[in-house]
Amino acid sequence: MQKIEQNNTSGRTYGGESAAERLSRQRQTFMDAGLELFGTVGYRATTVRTLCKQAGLTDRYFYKTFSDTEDLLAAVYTESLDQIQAEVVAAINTAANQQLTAGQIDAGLEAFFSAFENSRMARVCWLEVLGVSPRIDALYTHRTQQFAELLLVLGRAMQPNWSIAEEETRITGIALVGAISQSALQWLLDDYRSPRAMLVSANARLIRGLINTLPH
Amino acid sequence: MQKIEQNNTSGRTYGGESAAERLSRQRQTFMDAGLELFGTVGYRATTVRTLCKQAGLTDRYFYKTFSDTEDLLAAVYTESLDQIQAEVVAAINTAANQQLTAGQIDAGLEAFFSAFENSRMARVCWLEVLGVSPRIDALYTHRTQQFAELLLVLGRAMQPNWSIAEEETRITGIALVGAISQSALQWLLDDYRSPRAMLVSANARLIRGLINTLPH
DNA sequence: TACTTCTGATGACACTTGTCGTCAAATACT
DNA sequence: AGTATTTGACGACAAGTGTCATCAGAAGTA
Repeated sequence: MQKIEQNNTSGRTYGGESAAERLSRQRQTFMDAGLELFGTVGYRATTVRTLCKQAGLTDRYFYKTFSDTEDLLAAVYTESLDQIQAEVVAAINTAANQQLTAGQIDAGLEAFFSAFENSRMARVCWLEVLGVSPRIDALYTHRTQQFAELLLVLGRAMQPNWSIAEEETRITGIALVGAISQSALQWLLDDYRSPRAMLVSANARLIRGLINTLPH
Repeated sequence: MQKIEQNNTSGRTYGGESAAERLSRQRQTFMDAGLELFGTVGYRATTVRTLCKQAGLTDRYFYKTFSDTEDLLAAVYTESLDQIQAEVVAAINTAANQQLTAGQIDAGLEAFFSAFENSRMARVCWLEVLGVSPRIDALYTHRTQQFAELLLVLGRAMQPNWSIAEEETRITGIALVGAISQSALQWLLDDYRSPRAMLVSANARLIRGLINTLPH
């Protein structure tokens, strides 16, 4: 009986790290390797072997934390988006003090495009994540809608008499996310040729235009 | 010597078809099979074997026309977009007679979303085509920009005093394509739950808003 | 009718991938 | 020091894939 418990939850310190520390370091190492490989050679060209080589660990540790390369992809994607979303929100909140609307929009977009100057993240979030499996598709849908909602909360705060029907509002938010994403994606595929400010102003114009269609 | 020529360009009629007819029928059969499989089980799950089974032909004929499954994907994608783009342009031109701007926008969007009620096409054009290879990425970029240009030609026709700088205009067009695409994609991933008219009006509002940011 | 081309089926090959097992060396605990 | 656990390296296995060769029979042609 004790033997079984030891087998399951042994957890000895090794190399100066506790079991939990080791596990979390390995996880992070694989996450880094995943972002690197998914973001360069791409998801479909990434195998467990190349991941392990990149991480400097063996497959045993990979399977200890992740069930699949797909599992790792989901984790990398989720973490990247979490990080970016946080940066955007922070930028908007910071700008909230200085000016009401235009400044916030610009600040949010600025933060967004800044974050995606990391080409690996951009690749993972818009290229690699699509069409992998129903599970990942669902995750993508969910995150897109979540981002759209964030935009709409901001929009409604800026324009109190928001007169669009509920469902059309939802779609509008998604469309906005699409506009921003697509410009960033083409920016990436075009090797970041245009200056960032131009992306910001093109998308800011779109948003201002939308808000102006409302009665004010 | 004659033997070699015969080997290369034999071209005998068989089953009532000339060589060219056979070849083009086979090509079309594989295109149909590709749209079906890429649009349902997805590109990465589609193999030469399953394609041949679906097409009712053998691999020899596949390799006679296509070098790769990737090659077939590019062909299916290109043909789908050609078709859809033609439908959109036709709808806009038809509507041009009755009313000036708003009607054209609605008609174009209506045609666009109608075409993408074909879920296979939608899947291929926005999910399967991304992140496959640099070649396909380039093709995607090219087609997106082409679509953006089409939008801009229309926009400039509608609003003669177009006062946005050249490069920002390009980006704006791409953003618009993204808005429209993303709403359609989420529509697909959401099993076409919303009525089509709602997608049309949400995107039409965005476009009208944009045009209104120009001096008039 | 003889001959050539086309077709479909089948099998084979080399290769990659996910996944698991083994084994000796390193490390920690008692 | 002795024992148990952790680690990295290596190999092995089945499954799936792209690709090609073969071969008997069908369909034209002279």
